[in-house]
Amino acid sequence: MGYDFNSIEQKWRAYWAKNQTFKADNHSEKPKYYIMDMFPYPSGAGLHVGHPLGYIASDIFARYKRHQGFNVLHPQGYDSFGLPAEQYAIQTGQHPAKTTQENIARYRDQLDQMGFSFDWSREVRTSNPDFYKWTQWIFLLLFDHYYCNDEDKALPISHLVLRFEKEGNTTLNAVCSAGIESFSAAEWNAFIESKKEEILLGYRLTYLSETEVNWCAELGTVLANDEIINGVSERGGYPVTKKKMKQWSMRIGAYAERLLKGLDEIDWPESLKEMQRNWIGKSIGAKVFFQIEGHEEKIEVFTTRPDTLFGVTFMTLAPELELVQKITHPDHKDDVEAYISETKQRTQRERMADVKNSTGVFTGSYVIHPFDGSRIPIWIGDYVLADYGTGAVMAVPCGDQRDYDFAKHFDIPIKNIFKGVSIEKEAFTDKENTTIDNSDFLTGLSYQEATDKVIEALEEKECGTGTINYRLRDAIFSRQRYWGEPIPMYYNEQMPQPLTLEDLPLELPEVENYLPTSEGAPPLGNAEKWAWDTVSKKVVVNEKIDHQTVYPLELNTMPGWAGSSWYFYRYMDAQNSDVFVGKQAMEYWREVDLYLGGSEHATGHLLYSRFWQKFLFDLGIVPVEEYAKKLINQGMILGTSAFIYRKPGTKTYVSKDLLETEEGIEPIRVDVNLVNASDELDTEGLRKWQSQFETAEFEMHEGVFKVGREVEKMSKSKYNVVNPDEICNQYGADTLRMFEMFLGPVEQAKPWNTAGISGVHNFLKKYWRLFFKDDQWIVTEEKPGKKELKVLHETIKKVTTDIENFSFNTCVSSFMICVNELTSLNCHSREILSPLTLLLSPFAPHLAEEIWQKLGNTSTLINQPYPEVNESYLIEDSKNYPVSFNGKMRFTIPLALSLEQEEIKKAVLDDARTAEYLQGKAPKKWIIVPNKIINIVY
RNA sequence: GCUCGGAUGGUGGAAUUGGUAGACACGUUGGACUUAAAAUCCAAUGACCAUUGCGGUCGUGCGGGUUCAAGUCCCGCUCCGAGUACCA
Repeated sequence: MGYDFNSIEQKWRAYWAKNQTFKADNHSEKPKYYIMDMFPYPSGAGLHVGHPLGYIASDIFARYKRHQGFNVLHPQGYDSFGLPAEQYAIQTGQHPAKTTQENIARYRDQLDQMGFSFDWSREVRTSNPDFYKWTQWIFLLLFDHYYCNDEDKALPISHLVLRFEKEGNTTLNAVCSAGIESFSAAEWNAFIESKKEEILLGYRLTYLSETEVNWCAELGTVLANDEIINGVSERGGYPVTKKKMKQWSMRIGAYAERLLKGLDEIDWPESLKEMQRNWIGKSIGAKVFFQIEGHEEKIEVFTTRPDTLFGVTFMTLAPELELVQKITHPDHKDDVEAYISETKQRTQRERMADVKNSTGVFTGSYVIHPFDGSRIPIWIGDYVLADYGTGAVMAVPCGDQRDYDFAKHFDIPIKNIFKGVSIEKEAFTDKENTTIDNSDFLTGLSYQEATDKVIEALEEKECGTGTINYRLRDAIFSRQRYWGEPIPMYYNEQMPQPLTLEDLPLELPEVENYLPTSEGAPPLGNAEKWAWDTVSKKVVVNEKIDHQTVYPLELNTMPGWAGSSWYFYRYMDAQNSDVFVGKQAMEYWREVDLYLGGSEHATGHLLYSRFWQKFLFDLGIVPVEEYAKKLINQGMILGTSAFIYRKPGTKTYVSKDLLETEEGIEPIRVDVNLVNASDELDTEGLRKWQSQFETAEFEMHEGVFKVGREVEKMSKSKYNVVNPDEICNQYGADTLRMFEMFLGPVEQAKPWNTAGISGVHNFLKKYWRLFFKDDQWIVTEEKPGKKELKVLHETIKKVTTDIENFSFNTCVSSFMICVNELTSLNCHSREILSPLTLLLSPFAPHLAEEIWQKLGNTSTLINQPYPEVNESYLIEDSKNYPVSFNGKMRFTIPLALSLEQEEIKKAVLDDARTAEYLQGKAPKKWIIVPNKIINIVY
């Protein structure tokens, strides 16, 4: 019979489910530990072996922490709003909720199969109204707050109103949209209500504005910057163009500095923090105002090199800038307009593809240099981006390569302001080795001195100021989709009005059709009369509208990242219908201690969630400013695709061994499940797999047909998916768990290779044989010897430090060594095997639990105290010291550890081999590293 | 282009942070047990030379350097991966 993993695993899964073994309590004397995985999107394809990698690692750690005496919160849920279910609905008419429900059921089955210790009583689903009620609530809070720079936190809009009534906005230091004019208290009080609301909207942390957005016509929706890869949509790879639309945005820019600073306080991977730093993109420089000749307006530019102010030979404005219309000289109007409409036609992709070529046009106008009074021509060019900085640059061709290329292309003069540097071929951009020349009062200064001096001068003349700019842009929050959280807003005379917490959740309306309406409104527009009655405080669907009190609701929904920006709090108190999280639960759990997930979320979810956290912290709703103390990125498990090679125009396929040149040969992907561990293809299976292969001819090599291999992302369309269910059936969940850990470091990407699994499976069988021989229980009550105890305690020590360091691959190795040694020592002592079982339980929980019970324990081992290392068993009394001469290892010599250095020297000198190497020379120097090495320099 | 990671046997990967490189596994080869197979166990396995001697030489992407001692530290390259990109 031996190790019957199937029945063991079934038994314990059922036991854990029945007894709710992993339910975490919100009240406990024990210290808490909150460990969480990034929750999955339940896709229709189910899980492949790559998905559970992180869950296995976190589960091992969670189980380990329980043994360490912690009250562990280890929840799981589903990020269940998303595009695939909606697209399936468009194709088939099946409601996304139904698709999602079915997919979740399949995910749950698969997850359960692997023996995860999740507390399912806390499961969350972002698409459930009792969950998204609180997502909507946070949206309302954002709408009701603005960001005060003086207090450096979010404050209620009501404070702002009071302030406007008293002193207008002239003394206010708050984050707001561009183009808000200043007004006095008297002016404010005289504004009509709608004007006031419009102004307030410019301060709210979530606000409605006419924005230029990334529009994807194929998907019928707006995309965020991080949803676009190389100018095409991340999903589907469709072209993306710019389009102006009224959109909800999140003022994440208000938190740029705090998001940056917060990174220093959290234990996240350095590479991921670096990605966030780059994404936030802080740059220090100056704003400079240039007076336009013959106009009231000034052009405001941002520059990181104010020291090069005397090298300016032209200005460049982004073509989208409204100012362009005003200042264009009549003689150049046609050129400018032609250029603007031309740039509008170009997609983002085309624009990026042609980075090398400078395009632009002269406006016919000039600005005046603030210091030397010279006339500087104003150009427009699409290398200047409208939404970064001020959308205008002062072009210094001698110090910036793009300005240089532009100047060369249009024959604009280039002025050299750097001492001893040639700018014949390219711009000089090395600011560290700069001496400014030819620049009036800046001549002779270094970059830093000149920068300080020019900012001082600019401020004095009131035509500039030192400033900081961020690349981070406000996040667009509207999606023209059905399957997302409805935005809890209705419209009165074009102005958005919020619902209140009591009105929530605002549930999705039923629609017949999930596509945008024929008028181009989002899919929610398909609902008949989806509107809000302000009197009954209810959604009005399909009823007569009383125009006095009923207003249309917002038709856009929230993006995918809304629910995931706060879900970790809901786990703390998932069933609470009264509040977001109960006070007691919040105080007890506070924050996530360890968060596991992929680095692909670095500039999306992991940034947005930090932003919401800081906002909720400002309001006193959450107790900490960073929600995840420590984060680990697990690497992806990749697939190994299999290829066969077809001779062009035939049905003949050639074995990899016979393939001499790939020229003219068509590689075709085949299902990896038709290939064995030696890369041999099951040709009969292939014929049955797809009709195109039914009549295929195979050119074998020595009787076998071999495939080519390539490592790629695991995906259904590449036929390289390995299913965890099958691995579990064949080898058991415990083997799968240990094998995924054994594959390599958790953080690293690595290809799946089923062939290696036998090593781990054999280990578990060997472990089983420590307890059973021919189905007979062979554990003895004998006292273990010194050797056995040493093996055990070495293993405890090694495994414990490796778990703490998240080095699970070496843990598995340590277990293997331990079991091999115990086997060769023929050790079956309870005193050794009992703690070893405990040690193994996080990795192979089903097997460990079974053995634990067989050992006569009545309670499960989930909360059993972790075995401690007894160092005294590890101390040796002698050791083989390697002896080397001038660093070259020659021989080893056994010595007692208690020897002093002088005694060691003597023992080594007494050895005949030493004499041979020294040959009469006296040692010049001894290097004796305790417990390690003896090196004699001669 | 910029930023951050990597590069160790046929393969996945170890190496106490400067101290016997290649742990542990896969694979391969040979052997034991079997009528046979499966399963299990044992041995060998970086390369080259010597293998009736227990040994020697070279070896962590490449070229230098520091050190008694370098996979590990320093300088200069090459290649691969990830992120980002007219960011002024």
